[in-house]
Amino acid sequence: MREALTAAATRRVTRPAPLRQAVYDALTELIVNGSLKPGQHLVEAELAEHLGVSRQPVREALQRLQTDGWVDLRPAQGAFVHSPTEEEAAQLLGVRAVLETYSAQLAARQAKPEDVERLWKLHQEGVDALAASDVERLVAANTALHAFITSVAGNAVLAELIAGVGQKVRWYYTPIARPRGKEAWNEHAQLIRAIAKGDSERAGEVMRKHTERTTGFYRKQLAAGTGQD
Amino acid sequence: MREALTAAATRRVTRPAPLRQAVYDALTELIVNGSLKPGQHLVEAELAEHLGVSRQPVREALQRLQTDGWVDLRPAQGAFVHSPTEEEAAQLLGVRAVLETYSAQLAARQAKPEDVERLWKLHQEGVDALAASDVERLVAANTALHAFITSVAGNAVLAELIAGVGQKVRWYYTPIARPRGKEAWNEHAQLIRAIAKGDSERAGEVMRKHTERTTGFYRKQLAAGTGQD
DNA sequence: ATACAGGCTTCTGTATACAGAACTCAATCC
DNA sequence: GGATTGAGTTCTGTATACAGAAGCCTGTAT
Repeated sequence: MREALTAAATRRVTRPAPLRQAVYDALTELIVNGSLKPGQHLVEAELAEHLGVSRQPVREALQRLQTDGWVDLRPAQGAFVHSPTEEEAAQLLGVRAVLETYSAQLAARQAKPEDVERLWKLHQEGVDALAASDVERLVAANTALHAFITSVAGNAVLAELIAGVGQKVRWYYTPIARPRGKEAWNEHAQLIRAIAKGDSERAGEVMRKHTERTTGFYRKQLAAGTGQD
Repeated sequence: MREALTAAATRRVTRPAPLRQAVYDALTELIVNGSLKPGQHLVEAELAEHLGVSRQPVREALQRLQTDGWVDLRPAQGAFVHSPTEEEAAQLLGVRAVLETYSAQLAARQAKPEDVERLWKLHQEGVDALAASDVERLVAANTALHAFITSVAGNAVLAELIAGVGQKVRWYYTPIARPRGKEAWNEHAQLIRAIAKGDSERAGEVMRKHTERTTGFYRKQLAAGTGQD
């Protein structure tokens, strides 16, 4: 009976779910979707009342938001939504390129046949979204594909860094840039083929070129000042 | 008079210095130097009393320690000093190699003559420490050299990631590994020459080989189980 | 009219208080 | 004798209370 129970109840029935986590998620969401604008002063008491909790969990969430780079915590003044400079955005793109390249190299070494199969499925989803001109689905498919490659790479430290950098890149560029189109997904296909062959070097090279093109694509739109509307 | 004042008082006379920061520094120090052992349960009240503050700043410091990977915060149980696995250590080394390589490439592109001069000074310090067989000075010189290269690279995002990863690598390997000797500093010299010439590609390649050799060096000592005594 | 000074308000930083969950250990029942 | 269940204890998670600093506004003096 004991074995049966452990097999069935691998996870606790209820997860306590600390409030600070919920607050953290809520605030990142508000920052990413633009409800909280860069530079805005976040007053603890206001947030607390708005979210229906006390100041304590709000403070803890703000602490973490600072170390993750979403807000700046000025001593004795409080939290301000971080204002990314163009320079910082460029630096983020550079770092992301390096990390994604490494991720692709590792993935090519580690990928099992079922992983490759899954990659092609994700790729197809992206192509479909592209055909349907569904921007939201397209962005989601792109994120999912890159995230899966990272998970195949099997380096948790790397995965965490990529996740953090990637989210900030999206935060900064989503309001001003449309996603790349057909050529990006052709590059994805090349990448998957290299991974399938286990060709680490080529996978890295393809990913490097891919992220560099994406970087250039973003920069061009930023310079042109063309929003997505 | 006003300009004179603004020029003189660019910085506030007294910085409030939040307690949480002091607590954070104290705890990282205790973790890195081994006073707090991996897996150990950190009780908020104990730490608070020991440091002479209330639980609140301690909690805030623990939150940040978690996001920085020094402790694990189990819900409803509290903080435990993180126990790095061998796998995680290997992943850290891999990521560090990639980041340092990128750092060297950027540094080669950005370095000004006075930067190169400074690099040679730091190199000399390392060579001196090596000649004096002063392990502590040697480690410090190595850290200083790499840190300065990163600062020359001029990418703040990158610098922050390298700092975080590097500190954890040192935490994990310092107790079990001696620093590398003469050959490491010869490699440093090659690296500085490449940076001085502005040869980004070569600088990256030298750094990649350098970090890979360091990685192998650590792994060997780990496998042999030979401590530093 | 303008510049400075003083008080007032607001918000952060820190401390304390209380409720609930998890672990411990002992007593009880099979 | 061994497993189990229950009370007791400890610690976290959350809320509230209080002190001090920073900014703002007003009043006054030049």
